[in-house]
Amino acid sequence: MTKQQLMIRKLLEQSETHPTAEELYLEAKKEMPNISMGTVYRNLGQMADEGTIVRLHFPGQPDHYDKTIRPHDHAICVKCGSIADVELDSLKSMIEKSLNVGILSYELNIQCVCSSCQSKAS
Amino acid sequence: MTKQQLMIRKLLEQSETHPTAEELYLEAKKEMPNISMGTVYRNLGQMADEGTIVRLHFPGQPDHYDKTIRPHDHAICVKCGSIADVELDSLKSMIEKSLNVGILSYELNIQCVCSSCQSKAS
DNA sequence: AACAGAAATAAGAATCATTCTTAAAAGAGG
DNA sequence: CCTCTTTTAAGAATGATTCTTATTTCTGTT
Repeated sequence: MTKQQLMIRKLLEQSETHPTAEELYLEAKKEMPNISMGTVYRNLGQMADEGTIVRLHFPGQPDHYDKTIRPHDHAICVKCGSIADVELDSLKSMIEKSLNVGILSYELNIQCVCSSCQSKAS
Repeated sequence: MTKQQLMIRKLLEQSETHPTAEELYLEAKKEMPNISMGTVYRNLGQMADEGTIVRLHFPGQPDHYDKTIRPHDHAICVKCGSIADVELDSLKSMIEKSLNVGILSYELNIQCVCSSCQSKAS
């Protein structure tokens, strides 16, 4: 647990969104001007492998990172690109029951129009 | 609908798996030796945009393409990497009911151990 | 405090999938 | 055939991510 990792972790913790490695890098640079992209990627990857943070994959976009490790899903707005956490209780067991097979994990990404864009729509 | 596109479509149609652009390119090259990667990518992208094929995203892997456009989900084996189609009826409406919001689409990828690897396991 | 060995870093080169550019080829219509 | 449009092949360019390597930081030991 180096100070670089501590800082990256702190920045992710403070973030209200689901930042990308680059966004975290730019933030980190403000407090530690000569931190490198490689360090950010390496530490994010390591923490994701440990399971202390979560890496999210969205089509055609750089990966995003999530401080919330409790299993949950994500809804991405097709208009503004904002990503919202979504709680779908018992989805895992529902899937397992449907398939009749144990699953290790799953990733569910929902495409929708967020309420903010919905109200703006003409 | 050019002959290149027709061929790419045919190869995907014939495939029993969920090939990547590169795999399709290598196949296509056998019958049309001077087809280019760019053409394969462009046509796959175009067909995916039209909705006549489906583009699939898996973490840390090149995109895969699916001839089956009927909405369905995928289970990827963490041991061998094989990708299986999975039918989870009414998942969309279930999600919509849970969230109380209309959704445009979703992508669900399940991580599991396929039955083949399961039986091989020590 | 000084040193040796181990682990993590910064910097940037390398990689890989994908997209873009451009000049040439193929197609369509008159 | 001749022009106009579309698509292609080839490869350069891009963008996210990983890898390499020399340097720095850390840890434990004397």
